[in-house]
Order: sequence, then structure tokens, then C-alpha cells
Amino acid sequence: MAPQRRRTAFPKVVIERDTESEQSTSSSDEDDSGEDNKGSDSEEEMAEEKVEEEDANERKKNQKGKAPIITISLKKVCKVCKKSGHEAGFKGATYIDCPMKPCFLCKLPGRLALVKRLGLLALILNSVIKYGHTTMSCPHRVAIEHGVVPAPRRSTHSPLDYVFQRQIMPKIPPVVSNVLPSNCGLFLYLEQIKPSYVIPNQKGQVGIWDFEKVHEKMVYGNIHTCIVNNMRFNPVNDGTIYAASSDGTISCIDLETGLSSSLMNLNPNGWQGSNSWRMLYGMDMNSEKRVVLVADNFGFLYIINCKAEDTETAILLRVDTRSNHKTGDAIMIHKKGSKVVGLHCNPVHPELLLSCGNDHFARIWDMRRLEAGSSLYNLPHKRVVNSAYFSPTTGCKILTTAQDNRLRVWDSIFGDLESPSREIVHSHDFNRHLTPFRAEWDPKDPTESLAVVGRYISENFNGAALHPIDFIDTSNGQLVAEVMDPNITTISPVNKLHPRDDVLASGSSRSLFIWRPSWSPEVDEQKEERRILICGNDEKRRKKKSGNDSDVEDDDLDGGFKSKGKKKQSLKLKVTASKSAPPGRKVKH
DNA sequence: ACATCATGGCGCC
DNA sequence: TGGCGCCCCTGATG
Repeated sequence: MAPQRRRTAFPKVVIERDTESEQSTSSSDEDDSGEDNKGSDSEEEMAEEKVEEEDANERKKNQKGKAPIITISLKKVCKVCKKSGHEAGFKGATYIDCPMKPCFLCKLPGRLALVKRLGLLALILNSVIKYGHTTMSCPHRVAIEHGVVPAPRRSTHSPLDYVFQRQIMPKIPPVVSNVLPSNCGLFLYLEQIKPSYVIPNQKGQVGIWDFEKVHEKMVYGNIHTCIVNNMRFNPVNDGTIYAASSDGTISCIDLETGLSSSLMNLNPNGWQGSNSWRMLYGMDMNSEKRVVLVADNFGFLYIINCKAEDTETAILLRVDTRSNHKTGDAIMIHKKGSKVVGLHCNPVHPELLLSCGNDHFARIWDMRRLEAGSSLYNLPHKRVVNSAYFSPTTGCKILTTAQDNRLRVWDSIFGDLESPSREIVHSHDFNRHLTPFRAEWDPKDPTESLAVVGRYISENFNGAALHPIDFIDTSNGQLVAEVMDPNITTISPVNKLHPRDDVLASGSSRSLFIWRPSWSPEVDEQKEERRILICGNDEKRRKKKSGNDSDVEDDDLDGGFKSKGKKKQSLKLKVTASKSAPPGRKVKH
């Protein structure tokens, strides 16, 4: 609104500038506003200074009867909250927090917001319980500068080695022990082409990569029409997998041939609008009971009976045609209309099922009594639950990832389940553009405490904003190792630890990355190229350029990153770890 | 080099 | 209860 002006008097013009007293409302600690709060006014910053006219009405209140005042503010304006007096946003690779915003990590309110709301009380609160901090000074934050030291590159005892050394080669879980996979080095890769909302035009591709033979990857694009949300190797025949997709179908795919059969289709009548289009998210197998379990975006669980075939060369678990395509026996296991994103069958107790979803609950079920409302336990969360897993060996623990930036651990499903044994603050915010983060147990850790999860918030790593993959000891919340690479500037929400080998596969929007501590580029140059696999859009671009995708040479090693304008770097396995517990990293007991 | 859009959970009114 | 605006970290498209 243009300020009202009187003809009788010239408006008085007041120019506001930043002064030393600009932070007069703040408490004494300024460490959250970056290292250079003042005294470094570059041209760039000056350019950001904005001239703005204040609301005339507010002025009128204070200056009633006098000539109107037009205030031209040359104060710096925060890019985040649009208020003056402070700045926020990225400065290089470091993000300066806006004190009006809650801590990005633990979600407690920001300093200025608190001062505004509570006045003096906020200052007292801040000094007593560290309320009112921002992300940079969050007591839960693990910063490289604070005791986390990069390991020497050639160290034979890198933290990742440590991570893998603590794992004793376990006995292979009973589920797969009868058929030792010959190609167990394969990792499956979900390619997310497009959001599923715009239903049927897009495709969900399934890729199979042998990380020992990168060039022999296969990508099947004709199986699903929407993104694939979950996949499992067939527990009795690793040559086939099951996949659940937002197109509402479950497929059983033969990895050799790419041939697939559809086990169930929840949208037999095609696209009738988003209110009726059913998408499949959570999925797991229960080989003991010979069923495939899937869950949809409306809160329902579907159980597909399978029967064993006696040939090992064919798909071993086949759908029992008598129950196929019947959707009438869907069971509502979460709030009606809410997405059920995770299902996990207990590895030891086949009658136990764990589910989680958008109704903020993880729920434990008895497979023998699956009806709406009959869950054994409901584990409440503050926000949407991205994943929930039983521990891999004993099946006694539960690990969940929720969108309130907390990992939760229940130490025993036979103990007190009233509240989690621990809550670990960890940055894995949901972001609409990302696959939700899921913390997963290390299947090789006999103590069932190590978990791997990607980190959302970036760290300034030698001038680059990188998003490490964290190894967390869930028994005490300690960060055991963080894995990053200057070439991987993307977020890695999808991580999988190999069931037996020292291998971590990480997926991001541009790449699939294999981390393996035993691969040393200096020792074996040839092997270096195996360590990074580019896929998706950059691969297309590369193909266009070279016209020959079998010609994977040096050029391809950094193909996915050329667009960033970086010069080629040798691929390094950057691993850092805390020597002691990072200061202030807290676990809520 | 830039703008816009699509997407989804959530808090606020 | 519904609508609307907000998101640090996207990728495709224009």
C-alpha cells in the first residue's frame, strides 16, 4: 500500500542503516550468525541491500499529527524471513541460519523467534537449557570442526575399516542359507523418473548392477509405469526379485531375462483420478508363511499367498492363482487414507510384522491375527515414520526413522515398549524432492547397534557443501563414521550395506556409489573405475556425447559431475570419524 | 544463467 | 475442518 500523504507537509525521510547495535535484541552468543557478522561488507553484500518503504500506518501511530515519515531502510534483509537486521542463507558452502527459524536439526525454536515470543524469559531459558539456538550452535550438531578429524587416506585403520572390522563374519541368515547367491554382489537400483502423481505417463525402471562388473548392468524399463518404491530379492531364489510400485502393481522379475509377471494390480481400471489411484509402498516377504505383503497409500495391507514350485530354475514363489487379484481381503493397518511406507517381517519370529506410515505410528502385528485395530503395539512418533526395521539377527530391537529428525531405538520388543529406549537427533528431514531417508541396521554387526543413514544437512568440507553418509552407534547415539566424497555433492538418501562383504552402496539423484575400504586406487588403478557408477540423466548426456556407452574409460569416471564444472579429480574415499564422542551430541534416554 | 513447476508434509489461521 | 503458504540441499523444462 502506498503511504497516505498530506499536501500540507513534506514527508520526512529517514534512512536506516545497519549499526553496531543492530542485534540489540539478541543474547550474548553470536556464534550462530557466522564468523563475519560485521566488518566484511563486500560489494556483493552491498548489492543485496534493499531499499524498502515501511508501512505508513505503523508510522502514523507513533507520529500522530506530524508530517509523515518515509523510512528508507538500507538494512540488510534476511533472504529467509525477509526481515532486516540479520542475514541468512548460504555463504559459500556454509549456511547461515535465520534466527527467526527453528533449529533445522532439532526443531527447537530460533533465538529471535523466542525473544519475540517470550521476551526476557527467552534469555533466561537460553542460558539454562540452550533453548533458542540455531542449527549452527545446536548441541546435537556434529561439525567437522569439533573433534571430527579426516582420516589419512592410506590408513589401514580407517574408520570405515573400523566399521567393518567390528562385524564378525556372521552366519548367513537362515532365509538365504539354502541358496547361496552366486550373484549376491548385485545391488538393485530404483530409478525415480518422475513423481507418481501425474500417473500413467512415466516409467519406473529397475536396474541391476554387478559392482564387480560395472559394464554389465541391466536396466529394465517395461515393468512398471510409475516409480518403484520397494524391492526385495526372492529369499529362495536370488535370480528373481519382487518390486512394489506406485502404479499399484507388484512384479516378480527374472533378473537374467527381465521377464516379469504381475502378482497384483490395484488399478485394473486405469487412471480414474488421484482419489482412487492406489500406490504400493511398503513391501516384504515372509518366506516361512509363503506370502508377499504389500501396503498402499490408503492405509491398507494386502497379503498375497504364494506356493512353492519345485523347480529352482523358475520363479520359486508363485502367486497362488486362487487368491490373486483379490483385493477384497485388504486389511486396514494404519489410519484410513494414510500412506503405509514400510513393512518388515521379523527375521526370527515369523509371526511378527512391523509396519509404519504417515499416521505417525509404527505398529507391531501378529500375522495370525491381522485385522484393523488388532495391532500388538503402537509406537507413536512425532511425525511421519519413514521406516521401521527389526534388528537383523535377533529381531528383538526396532529402529525407526521419523521426519522429526530423530532415529528411535527400542532395545527389546519383549520389554517395555511404552517409549523408545533412545532418541537420536539426526538430520534426515523429509524434503519433497528426495526419497525419504531410512536408517538401516548393519546386517553384519553382531551387537545389532550399528546403523547407516544418509544425512540431509550439509557440512562445509573444504569449501564444498557435502552430505555425508553416517554410521551411527544406536546404543549411544555416537557418530562412528561419516562417509563422503568431494565428487558426491548430492544427498544420498538410499544406502544399503552388503549382507556379508565390506561394501556400502549409496544411491543419490545422480549416481550410484559403491564404497569399499579394501579398494585402494593407489594399489590398483584399474579397480578405481569400478567405484563410481553414473546413471540417470547424466548417463544420457554422456551417451549423447560419445555415442558409445560401452566405451567406459576415464571420461566416464566423472561424467556425472562435468556439469558442475569441476575438473576431474581422482576418486577418494573420504572417511572421517570422531575419535571420541562429538561434543554435545546427545542421546535422549 | 535464470524462472517456473511439480511434488508432500505440516503448521497456521 | 480446509485452505494456504512454506520449505537450504531437485530435476526437467522453458
